[in-house]
Amino acid sequence: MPTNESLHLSVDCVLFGYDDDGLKVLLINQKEDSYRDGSGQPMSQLPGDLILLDEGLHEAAERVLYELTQVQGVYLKQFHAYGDPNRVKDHKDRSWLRAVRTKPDQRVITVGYFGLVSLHDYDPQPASFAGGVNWIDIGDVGPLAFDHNTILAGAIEALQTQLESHHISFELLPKKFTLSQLQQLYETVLEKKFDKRNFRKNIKKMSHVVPLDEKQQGVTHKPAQLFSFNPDQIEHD
Amino acid sequence: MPTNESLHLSVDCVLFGYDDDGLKVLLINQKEDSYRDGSGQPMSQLPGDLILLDEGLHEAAERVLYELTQVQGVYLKQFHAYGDPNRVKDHKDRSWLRAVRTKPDQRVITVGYFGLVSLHDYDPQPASFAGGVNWIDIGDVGPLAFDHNTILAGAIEALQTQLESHHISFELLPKKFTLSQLQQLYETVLEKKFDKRNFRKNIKKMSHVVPLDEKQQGVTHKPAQLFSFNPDQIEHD
DNA sequence: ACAAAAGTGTTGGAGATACACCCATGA
DNA sequence: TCATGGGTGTATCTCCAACACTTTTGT
Repeated sequence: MPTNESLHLSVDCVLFGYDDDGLKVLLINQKEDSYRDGSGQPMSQLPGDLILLDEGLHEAAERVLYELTQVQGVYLKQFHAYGDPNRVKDHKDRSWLRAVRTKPDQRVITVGYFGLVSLHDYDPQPASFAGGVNWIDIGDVGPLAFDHNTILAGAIEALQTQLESHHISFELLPKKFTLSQLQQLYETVLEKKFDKRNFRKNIKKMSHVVPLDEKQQGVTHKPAQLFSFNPDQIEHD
Repeated sequence: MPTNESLHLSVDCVLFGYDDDGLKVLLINQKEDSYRDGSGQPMSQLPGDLILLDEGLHEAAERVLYELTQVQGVYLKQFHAYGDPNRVKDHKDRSWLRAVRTKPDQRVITVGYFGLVSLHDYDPQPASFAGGVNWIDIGDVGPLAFDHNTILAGAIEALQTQLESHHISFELLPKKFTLSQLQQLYETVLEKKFDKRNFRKNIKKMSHVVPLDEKQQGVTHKPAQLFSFNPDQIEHD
């Protein structure tokens, strides 16, 4: 009967944020100088860490995200488990692992979660022991630690699927938003253009998008009607 | 920095099979007499086991399925990880765990895979050390070990999603099948009825469903045209 | 008055749905 | 000849895509 004496399980969180400038992902840097890629750049990675023995996976994802970035109260959804036996064995990752893990050679399986926030409402802060937390434009993400580029790609796919099927956009926008902002969000995430009038027709069918008695201010053109999401009418699964 | 000294990781396989009688799932029984539910019935479970230290998750799923049921060459797809800290702590599961595991109290996280086969082409056999392997009608599944009822429910949902979006039906039917059989399969899995003529119109659009120069034989009515899937034209992801 | 984005309806085509009868076979 | 499931076409409707001009504000 097969057995395994010990392996480690972690969660990695892919937190997406959006502003008028595009879709971003939250990456962290480690403090350790030694952790750099081939060209001497500090190595970035997704916020993630080993789970504790007595916590659930979802719980772990929330805790890890909070500990590393101070972000909490975010809708997190599991999308895939990554378990290649060599996923933490790459040379570039060794020295950092040796610095922070008691058993750096241990195999680690990780479960990926993704989440959505509005860049307007959240201001992530690095944990005391972390080097830095940054929003990186999806298009500008370089080589990441471990297999985090793969995980990120999986998360983007999951995000697109979710947005199309469940219209999970509300977390990505500020509490008040215009329909143009909403449309830009869809266009950015799904990487395609929509017709303005048709897009608005579809939005009007969504009962969870409600118009406010309020208009945009201080813009140099006709001010747009503001909308918000009604969280009551959204099913999260 | 959080750490965990040891926990276990397993894979569980939800293998679906189909015949004219309906959709089935492959369950195994343990040999141990002691493993029975409250009413004295032998406890069934999904084929699953701990992963080995040097194998990938997908690889593990294929191995475990083969070792426990002799089934191999099946399309397996990961759908969810289950990590509730108490998922193997239920009283009903204790005695069996004590019998087969060196560390029965260890927390176990499991990754679920589902697969599809035609009941006509596969004949699962219990592993030497297992008690039995049975196809159970989806509607007749009783209480299973651990959280396997939850995992099964997750797998059914994943199967439905896949069938709708990727038309992954080919593995569930025999190599040669009639359009009525295909329609019954869709109706069973998706739990809704289709109009015969409209259904056939849609099938004709699928280039991977090809008519054969062959008809049904020995039936007491007009013999149906036989079709088969052209595996070349199918993308598995 | 001009620039800049907001806002608004109609039409045509494609695709989905609804529906009923004849056909080939074995008993 | 009868019972059984196999096989076929058309009319309608709904949904989606395409498309252009007027409005409101700030400068």
